[in-house]
Amino acid sequence: MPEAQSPTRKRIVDAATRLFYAEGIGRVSVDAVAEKAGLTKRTLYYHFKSKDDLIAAYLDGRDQPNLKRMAGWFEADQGGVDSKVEAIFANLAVAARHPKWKGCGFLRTAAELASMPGHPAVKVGSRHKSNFEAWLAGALSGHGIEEPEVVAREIVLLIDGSFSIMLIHRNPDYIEAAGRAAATLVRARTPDRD
Amino acid sequence: MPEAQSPTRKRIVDAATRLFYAEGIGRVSVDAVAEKAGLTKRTLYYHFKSKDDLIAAYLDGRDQPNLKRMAGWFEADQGGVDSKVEAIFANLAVAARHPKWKGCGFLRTAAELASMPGHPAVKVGSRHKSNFEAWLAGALSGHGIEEPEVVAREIVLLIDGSFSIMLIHRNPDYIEAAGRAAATLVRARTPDRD
DNA sequence: TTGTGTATATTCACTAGTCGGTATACTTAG
DNA sequence: CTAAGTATACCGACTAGTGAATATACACAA
Repeated sequence: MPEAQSPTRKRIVDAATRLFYAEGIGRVSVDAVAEKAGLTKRTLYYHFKSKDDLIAAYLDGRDQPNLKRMAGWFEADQGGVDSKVEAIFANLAVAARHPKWKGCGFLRTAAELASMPGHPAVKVGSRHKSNFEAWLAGALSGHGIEEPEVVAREIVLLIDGSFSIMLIHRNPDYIEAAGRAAATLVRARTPDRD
Repeated sequence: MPEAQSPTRKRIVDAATRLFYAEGIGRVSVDAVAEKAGLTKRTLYYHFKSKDDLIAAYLDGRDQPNLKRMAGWFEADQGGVDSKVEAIFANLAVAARHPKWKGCGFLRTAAELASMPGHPAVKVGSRHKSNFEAWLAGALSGHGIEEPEVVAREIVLLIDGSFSIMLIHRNPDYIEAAGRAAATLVRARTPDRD
């Protein structure tokens, strides 16, 4: 029985993360992951019972880092809540300009697995996106927004729309347009206090 | 040299469309497409020089039908422009409840090809999405909206966000939330005329 | 200290099947 | 007779997953 915190397991997940994100889960073989991790495929299968298992572990490992990154951008901005929201998009647009940027790993994996809705990796993705939406709703409340859950969901839709459309057009202007739309929606739910 | 309008070619594209949309381009083999079309792989390769070529033809064939469908929903709604926009999302939500619905073929293909940004199929997808955005901007203008191109782009982001997030959560409520957000954004750019 | 048992961790070599693509030959219509 | 179109059969490369042997490390008894 392999250890859950084994350093070997971590090396495998690290290798899988790099390859799966760069090429997509369907274009990366288990052999390639094993080679990148510097061990044999049989060892990989000692630590993971299947490729599907490994894919789920890959996404699971991205949950917290992604959340922290987004939260960091929101909290670092010194403006009002509309500015804080727009800052998420501005930082996303910067990241999207990096040549290694390939969109959102959760969404791309879900797209590749569209014919297998119950796949464990899709469930991990669903949980991650729900976590983010819940965090955002919490972050919005306390800023005088009327229905923070509604606005959080609208922002989530704009973020994921940005991710998707970037893969088609490769034009970060769309992310900035989404940021302005998000700020508009925030203000639409913020009662004037004059 | 194969004919561009050959009925055999059409049969191949029809078979490819069904399989690629249902399973994703990476999970469908050329053999499977040939079998579904009722001919051999060699015949398929007489009409298409590669699988990549076939993928591009598949998406190219979806351009006009998709545009007409969206335009039909917009035009059929009898309300104001905000209601017409929301009608697109309402109809999308209905479609998304069908068990065979697997999201947007253009976006899913772009996600699968994220590591090959110049792929011909991605270009076809980019053109399609631009066509839709341009049509929408045109449809919005003449309804007293201040910057129809800006609003069209915001709506496009919400539509593609709906497609993506549906593949993760499989919950059409998100599409309806996107529709309400889109209507809000339309009204935010429609000056009061009282 | 030495020897033995045991659980964890790793390797090599392999299976059975699929992949995109093609060489060659046949059919059929003009 | 020719050329477009279709079929059979095949290629080498790659696929996920496995069987059997082995290396390593530590526990405990003599």
